[in-house]
Amino acid sequence: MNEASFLDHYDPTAYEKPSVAVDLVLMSIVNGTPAVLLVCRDAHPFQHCWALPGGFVGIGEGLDEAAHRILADKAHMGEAYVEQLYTFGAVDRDPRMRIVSVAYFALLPAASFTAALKAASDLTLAKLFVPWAGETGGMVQAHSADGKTLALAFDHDAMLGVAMLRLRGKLDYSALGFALLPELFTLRALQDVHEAILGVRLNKPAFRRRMLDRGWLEPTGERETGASFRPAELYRYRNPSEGGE
Amino acid sequence: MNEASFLDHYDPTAYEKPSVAVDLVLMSIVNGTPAVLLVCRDAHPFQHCWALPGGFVGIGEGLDEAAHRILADKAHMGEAYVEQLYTFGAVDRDPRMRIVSVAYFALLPAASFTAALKAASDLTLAKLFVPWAGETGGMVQAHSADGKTLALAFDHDAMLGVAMLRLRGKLDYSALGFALLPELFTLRALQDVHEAILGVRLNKPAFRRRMLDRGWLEPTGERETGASFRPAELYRYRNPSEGGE
DNA sequence: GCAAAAGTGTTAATGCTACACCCATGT
DNA sequence: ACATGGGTGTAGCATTAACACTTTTGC
Repeated sequence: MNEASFLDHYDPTAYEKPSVAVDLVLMSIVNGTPAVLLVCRDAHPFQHCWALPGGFVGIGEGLDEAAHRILADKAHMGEAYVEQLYTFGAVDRDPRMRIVSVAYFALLPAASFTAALKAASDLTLAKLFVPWAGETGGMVQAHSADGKTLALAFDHDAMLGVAMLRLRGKLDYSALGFALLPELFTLRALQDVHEAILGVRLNKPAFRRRMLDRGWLEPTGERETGASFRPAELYRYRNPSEGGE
Repeated sequence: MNEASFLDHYDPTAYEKPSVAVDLVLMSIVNGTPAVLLVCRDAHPFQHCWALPGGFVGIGEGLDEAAHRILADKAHMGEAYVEQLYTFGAVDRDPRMRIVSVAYFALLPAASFTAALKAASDLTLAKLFVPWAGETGGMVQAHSADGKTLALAFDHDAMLGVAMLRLRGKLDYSALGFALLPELFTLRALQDVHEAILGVRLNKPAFRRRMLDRGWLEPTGERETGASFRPAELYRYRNPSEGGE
């Protein structure tokens, strides 16, 4: 049997298949606190509950492609750092039917959220409360603006936990932190981001030197304005592998 | 519309779905070299090519469950450390049809492979050649016993690359290395495993102390036998969180 | 000039590397 | 006795944490 005749005989409908979905954990640091974008579900199940933006993967669409489509359509966001997180496939994770969901997380500067929140009324920006400090992660709680704990649909709280764990784990050996800041930023802002994610205070001189020695920061010569004290220098992230001077 | 009536109206067959599969990267360290279990495909596509053991996920079966089933049925293995790796979902990764594959990797002591290789004739144990040394991973080559490079089916070489990257990354802050050794082992054997994975020689006293200071090793008092030199003490891995004395 | 935060220097502690040495076993 | 690898002690090096200090701006 050659390959062509094999393909003729292959029957993709022989077995019942799960549906494949993508869910996005869109994170940022807002006022020194980790935050996530949630959408209010208007349909069953979990109607009127908060959930991560997500959707089904089309038959002619790659997983990363689907993640970017949902980022644009459901979350009204443009470019962002996007990375696959983990795939959730418990049989009972959706009461309707069998759905395997590939969780992605995306990191954005806080300013990117304000436009999206104005564009769609069913979105909210929930603050994250992370009770655990070290590497081994537990659950993460999403809080609304008035401090109430939000109940999330499906297993989306587990997705938040995995996202937070990944973020903490990769923060200090990857360029992940820069995705949460605007193009130009001060070293203090970068330190604030790290402190918000790790949940600990860091030593200022040590942090400065660690970051500068890494060679990822390019001083712009420009200064921050508007403060009533000495203005900090603005830096830009530069990928160390490309663009060597 | 209440939830019950919603479920009545929901039509899971409205859209064409991808198939969902699980592929396993079964790794071990054999004679100081990373090795992976491959199966010879007897069907199109990639007939007579080597591939990772894998299979479709049943409609009533969780992803982890499917991984363990394939571990038992296709690889003839029992208990093992199993961890989800990454999900591959490019549209053209399988010429037959759209298949989203969740890659898992499992770590086993070398002795577990000999029984499996005897039980099934379509299995082989390929040595891995890892050309890159640092954190940023490239491709990994699977070599047969006579040193020839094996061409792998689908995107399975990419799966091998991700597995090797994960293994290297987690080796020295997790208990992952112990899954590659039998229950009782010497510190030298543990060091050999680390050196094989990292691809570098390690300093003996430093390695000993790092491992012992971590508190994961329990000395058994027993000694290795059969060597013509001073017999090494046998240790056992003990999970630090549970089972405190 | 004063307050506040940016930015820099110096010291202390920590962890790791490297080397040297002793120990136990089979031949 | 000797060769071989297991096991331990000590000194040197590098990295990092901690503290004190100087600099620059607005009021």
